[in-house]
Amino acid sequence: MPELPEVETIRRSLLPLIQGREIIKTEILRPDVLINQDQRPLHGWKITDLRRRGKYLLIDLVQTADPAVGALLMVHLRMTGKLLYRTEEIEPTKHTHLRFSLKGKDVSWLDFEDVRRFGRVWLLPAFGELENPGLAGLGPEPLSAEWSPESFWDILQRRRAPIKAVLLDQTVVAGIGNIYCDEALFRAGILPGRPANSLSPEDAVRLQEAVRNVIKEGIGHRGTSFRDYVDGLGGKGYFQQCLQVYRRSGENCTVCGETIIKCKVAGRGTHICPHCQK
DNA sequence: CGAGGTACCTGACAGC
DNA sequence: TGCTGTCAGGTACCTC
Repeated sequence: MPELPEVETIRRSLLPLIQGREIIKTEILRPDVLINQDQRPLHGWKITDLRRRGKYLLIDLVQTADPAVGALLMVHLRMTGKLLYRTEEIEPTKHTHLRFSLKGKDVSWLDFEDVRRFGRVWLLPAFGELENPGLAGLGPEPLSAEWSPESFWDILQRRRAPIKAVLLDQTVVAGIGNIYCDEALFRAGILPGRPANSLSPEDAVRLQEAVRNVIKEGIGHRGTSFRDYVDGLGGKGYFQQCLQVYRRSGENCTVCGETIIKCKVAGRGTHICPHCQK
């Protein structure tokens, strides 16, 4: 389940391999995953950069024939999506939905695969992120100064929903998913079901710090791999070794020894230590 | 506007 | 063995 650390790891693994390469061919094996809002062909583009915003990957393009003309290829992997770089052309599987051929000394391929087909790819005009509602509505990056204690506190005071629902709301802060949400709430010692506006200013500061730390550590460990997630070269992450509550129900809390329990909050599977979290 | 529910998908797994 | 039901969770969309 790619969240911010997983998407960032994919970005870092792919950038040096695809930057400067030209897309010479695009095979659309499953048209419904591609939203070609730009209506331009998907070849004759040179990749100038690979950026990330929240859980979105942003591939910046310029026309090979006219570098003054740009476009944006935007990817959201949702649950089970993968973006895989290959130096050998393998037979597409039933989960291979898009294949980009990249010109180079030898041709390489960038495959978009997604078992559950929740993931989407958009071709937008240059700087189209400003026009796309999903992207334009994103909250600040959790590791940026823009996500200030003051702005976070303002939002918390206005929301009665469970704090977990607020952390998962991408318009509040971008990139947090179920795994890092449960881990951050554990580290901050806060029960996920508590109304957001019941948090004290100290709770809010601790939670913000915990979010930043789990995100940073997640990136440092190249993401969390349970079953689906791999980086752009098929490599697994290893943050799953560091998880303290997520998928650990029935096991002992690493801090107090209490049994970790699983419940449902905001419609999501939620893992808590009933002793450490208040 | 906020909050809560559901649809979208497929595969893994539990239980009978 | 094979069937059925449930769960996994990111986001869009709907209703209240």
